[in-house]
Amino acid sequence: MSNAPSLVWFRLDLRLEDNPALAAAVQRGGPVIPVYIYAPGEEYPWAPGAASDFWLHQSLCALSLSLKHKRSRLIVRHGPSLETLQMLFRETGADAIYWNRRYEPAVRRRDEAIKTALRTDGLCAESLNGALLFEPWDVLTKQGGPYQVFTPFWRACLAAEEPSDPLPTPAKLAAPESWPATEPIAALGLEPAFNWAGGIRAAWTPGEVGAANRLEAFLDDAIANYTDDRDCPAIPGTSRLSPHLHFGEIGPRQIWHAMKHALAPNATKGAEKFLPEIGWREFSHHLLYHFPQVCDEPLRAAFRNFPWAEDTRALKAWQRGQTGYPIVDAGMRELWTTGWMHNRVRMVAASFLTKDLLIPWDEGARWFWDTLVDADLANNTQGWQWTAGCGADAAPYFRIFNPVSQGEKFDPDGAYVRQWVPELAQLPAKWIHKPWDAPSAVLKEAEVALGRNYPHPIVDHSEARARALEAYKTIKNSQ
DNA sequence: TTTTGAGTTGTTCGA
DNA sequence: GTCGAACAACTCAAA
Repeated sequence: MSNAPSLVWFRLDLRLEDNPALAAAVQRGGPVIPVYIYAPGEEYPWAPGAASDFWLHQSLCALSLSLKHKRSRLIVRHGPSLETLQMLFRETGADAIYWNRRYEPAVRRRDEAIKTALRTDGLCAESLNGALLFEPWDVLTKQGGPYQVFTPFWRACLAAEEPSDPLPTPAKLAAPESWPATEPIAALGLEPAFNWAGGIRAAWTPGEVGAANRLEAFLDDAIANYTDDRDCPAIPGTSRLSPHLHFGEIGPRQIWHAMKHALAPNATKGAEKFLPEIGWREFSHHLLYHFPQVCDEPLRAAFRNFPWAEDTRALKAWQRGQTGYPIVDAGMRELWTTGWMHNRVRMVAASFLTKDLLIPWDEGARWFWDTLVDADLANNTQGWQWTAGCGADAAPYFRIFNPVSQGEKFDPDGAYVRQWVPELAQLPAKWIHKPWDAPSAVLKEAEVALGRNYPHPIVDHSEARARALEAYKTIKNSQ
């Protein structure tokens, strides 16, 4: 037991419950000083985007408030991280620091350097696992290497020792005799310069309480029908926990635990379907840890020579939801407005960019990085490479989503399109996913003038599909 | 070392 | 309208 204070360095673990770093500091016995250091440049070239910043601001406010309720505080500073921490050690007389691990390559390099430097200073510096059910180095093939296929990876996880139960929120956080200075959260400049984030604000409640409420709502309302509803973007049938998970407002152990104890009727079936989604998050982190180069280049080396197109106008049209394909445009506009897109539509929109338009997957990844509130380097990278077929899976070359049939299948009455593409709202369901085929009388009746208030399709899907198949043949030849 | 079976999420064509 | 087969070849993981 030490009476000197301990620092808890909050990063992507903005919660008090099931927070191993916080628990370790409490356990140590002395005063606890919670710290957040803003240093986005240290994550270059993947510093958080605008939507992430917006969320971070709200989440820091929420964390600060819950700490106040514990008669504690959140000490906020801006970077550089190491120098700031050393200064805090000097100011507070602390002799230990705890944080929860992150797995992004730049962050890992930084954290290792910080740990070494602080230990050289004679301090206790420990990192813990608050973000994953299974550490990337604990799940290995029989040969001792990393997995590159999801199914055997997840099987191995399920065969391993079950994740431990979540840690409780500490009952008490001992305050230091005097608090070090803090910057106001607003001084970090995370809030939008003008109010573009109203749609995000309306759609979400960042913070630990918001995360817990989302999980509860998912268990109460959606888990029982998860298997059927999760693919329909007009239905709130998915968990929508992704931004909360990214910022660590809730941890995977809490979700795992909740799924295992879900009581709603039919919850078991839904939970069985849902847990692999958490598994995909684990797998993405596993891949990013073992193959840190994937955020900037395809895992499959053959794709370095892929004949991508450069088409700024098409990229712009995609980003703005003006491709002329209603399901794609609806998704892109949902993203722009709310900072989030339904997963089914993410796949369709991503397939459209990489296959119909042949625009490089990393252009899409960059756009998502800036606009998603759940932008997460591991998940985003893995998702895009999976869609483009250049990632760690056996994506068949012929998997090219048809935006019309995907729309008709998963948004049969067009409710999703109507919500996000209001200029098509009056079209009958029969034509809403392919307005270019609608009789002119129908278009007129619905006040749709193609090329005037809604674009013609920027590419013809069947031609684009043929072109993509040709392009993907070059991969085969280059092996 | 070699072999074998399998690989999140699809589409289209033709019977 | 429905249904099953075809759509490359490759790589991974395990035996």
